[in-house]
Amino acid sequence: MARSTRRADLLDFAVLGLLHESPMHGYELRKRLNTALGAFRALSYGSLYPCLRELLATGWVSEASQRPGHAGSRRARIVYELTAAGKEHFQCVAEGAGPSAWDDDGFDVHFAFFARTTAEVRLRILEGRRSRLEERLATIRETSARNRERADAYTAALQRHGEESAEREVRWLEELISAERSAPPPV
Amino acid sequence: MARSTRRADLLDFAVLGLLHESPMHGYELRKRLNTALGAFRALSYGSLYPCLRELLATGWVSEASQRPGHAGSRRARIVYELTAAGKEHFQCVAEGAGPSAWDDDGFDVHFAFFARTTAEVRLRILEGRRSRLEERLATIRETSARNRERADAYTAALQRHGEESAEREVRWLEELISAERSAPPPV
DNA sequence: GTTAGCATGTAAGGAGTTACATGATTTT
DNA sequence: AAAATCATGTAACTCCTTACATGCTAAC
Repeated sequence: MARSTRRADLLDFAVLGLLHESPMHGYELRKRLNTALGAFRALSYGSLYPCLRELLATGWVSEASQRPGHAGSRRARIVYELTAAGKEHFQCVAEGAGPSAWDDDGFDVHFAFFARTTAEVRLRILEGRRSRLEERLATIRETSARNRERADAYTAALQRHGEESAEREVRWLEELISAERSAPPPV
Repeated sequence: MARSTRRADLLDFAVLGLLHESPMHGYELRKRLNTALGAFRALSYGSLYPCLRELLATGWVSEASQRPGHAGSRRARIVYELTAAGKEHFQCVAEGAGPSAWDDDGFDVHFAFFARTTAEVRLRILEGRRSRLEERLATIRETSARNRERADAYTAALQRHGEESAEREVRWLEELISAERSAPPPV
């Protein structure tokens, strides 16, 4: 039984991360999720509101009733804020626990919250992502070598473009890794 | 009623496209789907086999029983081949009917089968994809200008990387478009 | 006063994965 | 003889979108 209905971990994580900044209501959370983070390009209310309900039930966020005197206050909005347990859970996931810190989507979200982690954690995630991409590159190169004859010009161009994109991301990661390494130690 | 339970259009399209090459059985289709096409990075049998069953029911593929005398024949495999109706449907989708020819995933699959289309269709899809990406770029630039102060260095780096990736893909498309335009006309 | 945008939600369904179940054939 | 890989499938479940339903507030 224990931790039964917990899932949608990535969305939870992203919401907690945004609430770290400041309390927010659903409508605004969705806008931020769709613009700021790389993943969640088209997140709908049908996902977000049930997620918020679950975060409430788990105790990771709480309802902060909107002050009526708030400047230019509109209709009653439900403002959510992080609880201590929520902060704790966020830190735990941010450090790389939970799955998917180097997936395409998971990585973007983790990266977006790098400011709340230590250099050690950042290095671990950047390097994990890099080796994930290098595995991908190895597969691409291997199969494109094997399929050299079978493939027409368009298929080949597509594979080549995918390969170059992955190579580009590896170089980007390498820059970030050496930047982290050469950063002044926090002592 | 009519066309009730038809969906999963993109997977259908990809399978028909691969079968255009030659008849194949499920296991091999899955391998090709996962390597050759950009989308379907981790397609599972749980998606593929039900899809094949539906394609059979719709009449777009037919079962071709494996010749027993076939060189080094293994166990009885179910080999699928395109029907005339299947070819017709494929052509129809390949020309840009049906949704998603310029989605991230849809575009890759359409592109992979460009060899079976006319230059006119290819240009239409390449240009559609380009304007899709330019919309995306406009959104990214607008929001990153608005958030200049709020964003920390990591969020900014992520947005910048996304922007550069999109710019790179636009340049790639532009090369392909001018290549199509300057190709010798087929008269 | 009507349109557009703000704000919150629910119900139904779609597209896929995971894990399971089974067995043949090839390689070591 | 064991392990890997080939080969086909099913059941349960997950996560998400679409479409709907509702009503407030600002701008034109």
